[in-house]
Amino acid sequence: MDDQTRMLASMAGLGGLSQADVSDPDSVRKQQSLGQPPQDIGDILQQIMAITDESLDEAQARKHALNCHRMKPALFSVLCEIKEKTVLSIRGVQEEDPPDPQIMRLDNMLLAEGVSGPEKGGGSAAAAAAAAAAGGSPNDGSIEHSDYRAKLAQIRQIYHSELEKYEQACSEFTNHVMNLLREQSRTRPISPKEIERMVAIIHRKFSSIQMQLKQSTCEAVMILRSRFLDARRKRRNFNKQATEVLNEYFYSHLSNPYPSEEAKEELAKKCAITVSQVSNWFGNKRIRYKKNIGKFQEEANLYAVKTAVDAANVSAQASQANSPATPNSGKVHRKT
DNA sequence: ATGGATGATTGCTA
DNA sequence: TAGCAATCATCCAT
Repeated sequence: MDDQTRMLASMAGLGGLSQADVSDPDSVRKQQSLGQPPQDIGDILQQIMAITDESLDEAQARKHALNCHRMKPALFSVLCEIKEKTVLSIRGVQEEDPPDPQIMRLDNMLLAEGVSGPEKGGGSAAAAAAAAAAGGSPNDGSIEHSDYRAKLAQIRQIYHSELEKYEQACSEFTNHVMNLLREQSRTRPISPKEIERMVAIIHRKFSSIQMQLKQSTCEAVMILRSRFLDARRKRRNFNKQATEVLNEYFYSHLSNPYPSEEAKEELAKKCAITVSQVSNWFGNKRIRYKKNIGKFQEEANLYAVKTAVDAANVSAQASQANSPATPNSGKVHRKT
């Protein structure tokens, strides 16, 4: 160990090394008190310093010669040690930084939307939710559904191809830097640990690019969602059968067109829509009927006849004629 | 392209 | 909190 200390001191004394490499004041002091270093090391260092002034070919030859020198491994490790103590300890403070909460949120969202997960995972669930929220008929719903899915798949594809590109570029660049550093480590004090750190730095930089990609993908998905899931935007008329069922109920309960919660559930089930859609429908129907009874008269008569016929059929089939629901021709009575 | 129809939303009331 | 009234946003037949 004493040998090494002396060697270290001698290197510092040669003055050609960068400040970073010899900034340990302790070693400088030691050097001053230790006297003449072995000529051997002095020579080597002189040669190293001279390389910068030489032509490339000469330098290559000198590099090779230095590489084969018997003192090289020892010198190398000492220089690495110094470097480790000075520059790298400052630069590489934040080692294993904890997973960024921002990137975790993005990852979770992309997974939930089925962008980053397996092919037919969350995406279809989200689209199904969209269809359910829209409450349209199965036919209409599936049109929107497939449209949404197609757009989502497009985003997904772009995301994955970009991600792949980034990853490829990252590994290419990392390889390049690693090769470069390995090559340089033949003449410069670069420890494997330092190379490792450099790789980590590169990965961090690339992951920030990745985060940007994730962010913009999330944005695209949000826009898509708001476009497709906004109920007003994707409003679909109920299918004919559903409208018929609702109208039948409305006109056969014209004196009191306020279905109970149970009745609403029943109607919702029959029409394949939600209870709140049934409520909306009745709310709209009541107000619009009341506003212009004349306009709805024809429709009212139609459903009155329809209901009567149905009732007649039922009573004809039944052994006894129970009192059928008599169509009401009266006004809508406000429920108070 | 347009206007009426229609489902959804909002703000309010009792 | 359900329902009303007004309004919005979209659909759809013309």
